[in-house]
Amino acid sequence: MVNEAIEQRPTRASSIYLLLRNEILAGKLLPGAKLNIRDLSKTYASGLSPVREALNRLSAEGLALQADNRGFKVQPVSVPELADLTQARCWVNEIGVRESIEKGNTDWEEAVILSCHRLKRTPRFLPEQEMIPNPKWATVHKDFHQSLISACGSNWMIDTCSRLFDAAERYRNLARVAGVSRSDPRDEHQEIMSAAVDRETDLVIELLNAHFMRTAQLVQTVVGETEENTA
Amino acid sequence: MVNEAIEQRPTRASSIYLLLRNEILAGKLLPGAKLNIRDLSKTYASGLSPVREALNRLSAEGLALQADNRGFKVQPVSVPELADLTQARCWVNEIGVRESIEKGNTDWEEAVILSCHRLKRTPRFLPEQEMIPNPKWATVHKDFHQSLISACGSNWMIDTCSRLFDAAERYRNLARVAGVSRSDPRDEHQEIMSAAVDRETDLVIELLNAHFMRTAQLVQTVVGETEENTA
DNA sequence: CCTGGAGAAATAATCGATCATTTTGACTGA
DNA sequence: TCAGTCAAAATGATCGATTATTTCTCCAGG
Repeated sequence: MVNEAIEQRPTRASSIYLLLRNEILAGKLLPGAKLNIRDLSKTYASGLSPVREALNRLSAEGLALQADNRGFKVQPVSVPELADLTQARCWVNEIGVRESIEKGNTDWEEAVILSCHRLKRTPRFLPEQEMIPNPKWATVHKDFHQSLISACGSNWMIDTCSRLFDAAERYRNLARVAGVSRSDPRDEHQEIMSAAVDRETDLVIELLNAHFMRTAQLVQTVVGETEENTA
Repeated sequence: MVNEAIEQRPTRASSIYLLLRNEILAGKLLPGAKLNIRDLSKTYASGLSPVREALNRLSAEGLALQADNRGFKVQPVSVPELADLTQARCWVNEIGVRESIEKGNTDWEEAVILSCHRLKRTPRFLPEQEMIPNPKWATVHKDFHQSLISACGSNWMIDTCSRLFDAAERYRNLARVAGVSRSDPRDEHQEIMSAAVDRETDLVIELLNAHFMRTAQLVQTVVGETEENTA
């Protein structure tokens, strides 16, 4: 067999899952919006089954909500949940960072520096259209945050942070779609990176918590409105 | 409309999901075992779709593993992952308990006491057959552990602990199925409860970590063997 | 004896028809 | 006007046939 590098063609269900996931995280599909199976299957030019499988995965993941015999909708948002989520992020990332600083070797340091560099030089919006966010930025932004905790020594911990990050990213994007955006957080990331490689544990945690909370504060004002369309 | 309390009949997919979930957590379906869709649909007397939807949920949840075009199998286990998981449990529960002790009112205290009482008086095995574990025990055991962190103030945190608990429970049950079982942890739970209502933060955490690690230690010896059948 | 490959069998994924449930909307009588 | 009722329409869930892919089996050539 020569086909070692044969790329596994993803199933329709997997493709649709990824597309829907992106739409939800990007805030294009609004919280509470009905996810009509027939409509979606037309949109994605597929049968019903792959769409249903994708939706089942999304609701197991918490990005959609299923009510038996009543179909699926996009997971609603709320101000209390945002606070709840932010709190959890602060707590869990604190441990991850603390342990990473304690255990991380130079590979870890370099990963942090590298991902911060990539984040800094990736434009936040697409060059031509000023309002369309650069999808690369989302990736490198997450990579940076995950790099901070990557040496903590527990994949379960890393997965948990990843989940929390995604949930928070949806809130962030919903705020952006609604017109609220924060000043460039590039400097904050830079500061966090510096403190991390300098192993200034308490400082990193202080900066990181402030980073999370500042975003949450900003998003909060917008969520109240979005929340109403949720019923 | 008079039907306020109308009980939502679960869909086939949801029923099968719950049944499979229990089988996996109980260790009846072994790690790495193939989950053949036609076989399962015969077992549960249903069509293919509900089974596939159930499996999609389970793999999104991490209890099964999907490979596109190659179907599903039960999530494998490994000694490193058990260590990883135990570490995460210690860390996350520590925060949950710390915050609960700080913020919990008397309602919280009473919930802890009550769930510990229920745990104490629930027999671990069914009365007649000595070897079949009592499904009630699993429920009240989880309830007790969740009660400890229930006042932490973040549902995301509580969900995270719940996930971690379930993953650990599978390891525990796999060990039991393989013949390894630990001495009655009833006393440990009692101690933890006492320390919690006495607000002895550091002691609770010490006892809880020891509780998690003792179980992991025991399970570890068995997992190595199960691990091999995983390929 | 081993390797590779063609074809057969098994299994997974998808489709669209069908069945079940919920939602909508028009109608009725207080 | 407003519940309440019932049928129609819309939507969700399920089924089994069909299609796509992988896995198995057996045989030829080295």
